[in-house]
Amino acid sequence: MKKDFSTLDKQLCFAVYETAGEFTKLYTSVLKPFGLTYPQYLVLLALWEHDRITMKELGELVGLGTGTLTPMISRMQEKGWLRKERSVEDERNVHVTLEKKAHNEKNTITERVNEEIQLCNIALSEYEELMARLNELHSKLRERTKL
Amino acid sequence: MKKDFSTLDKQLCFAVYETAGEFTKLYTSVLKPFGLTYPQYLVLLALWEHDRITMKELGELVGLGTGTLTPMISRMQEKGWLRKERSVEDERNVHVTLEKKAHNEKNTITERVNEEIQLCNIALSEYEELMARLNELHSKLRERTKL
DNA sequence: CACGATTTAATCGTATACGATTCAAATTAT
DNA sequence: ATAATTTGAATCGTATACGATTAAATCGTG
Repeated sequence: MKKDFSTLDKQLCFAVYETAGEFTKLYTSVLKPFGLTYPQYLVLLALWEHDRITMKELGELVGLGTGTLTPMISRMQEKGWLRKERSVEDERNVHVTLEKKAHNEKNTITERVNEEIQLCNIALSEYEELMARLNELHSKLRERTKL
Repeated sequence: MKKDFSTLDKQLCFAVYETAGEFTKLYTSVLKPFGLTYPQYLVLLALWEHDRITMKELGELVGLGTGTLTPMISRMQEKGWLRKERSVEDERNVHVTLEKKAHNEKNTITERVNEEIQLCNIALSEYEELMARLNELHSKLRERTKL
């Protein structure tokens, strides 16, 4: 009984680790021509939905802390995807706003990504099933942290 | 139709990314007292099963390239978990062998990890379902790469 | 046997990640 | 209103990651 769980733990942590790695590689290859990395693309996805938000809000949306986000957003600013502006009302906040480049290339990028995903022949049901399981695990992992 | 897939893509890439992150954090907190990181633990798991293998073989087992593995294994050597030895028969190969410390602490570490995982209350069936889906995705991602 | 092709590690450059610390601005409490 | 606390970003130190390049050893074929 205990042994079963132990073996599953091992298999699961490898499965999550390696699948995430492969996933990253797929996105990396597709995004490279646009000069984007996978995490940067996630930031764009978040901002395409909610433009002009603070670093803190953005961090919560993509699940990243300031230590990772600050230098990453600066790099994206240098490349012209967005700009950072210190808030006037509350100078602790920094608003992140998309530049024209990000709006203009949105369709091209997302279509190219979807094109590549289609090549994997993943059925709709598979998607939904996997996502449901991941979210289940995700919420249980976060619950535990709060104890 | 296309829209459905596009939305799912977005959700799935976030789900994979964030779940992997939470997973890493859980392991990180458990492993920190032992002076281990999550990827280093995966290396130990691989070596506990197959001791004395080459860097290349180890890289295949954990899904990491030499650029990541070389410095990581060196750090683990400095901490006394293992040692690197240039092969005599074929000097291109470097064998990685576990030190006593790794054997001695094996049970303590794995038991502590399992203890923490149990706290998440993940049912056996959930494990199996999730893992099956992850492996499905994993193999489809790798298939695509080979085209 | 020689020499080009291949294999295996190491190294380099760039980009994440995260916890801890620092610092300035804003809010709260006295 | 000023001190104490809290908050939001930036910074620092350490450890991954990965593709590309380099270097050394071995192999394969003429």
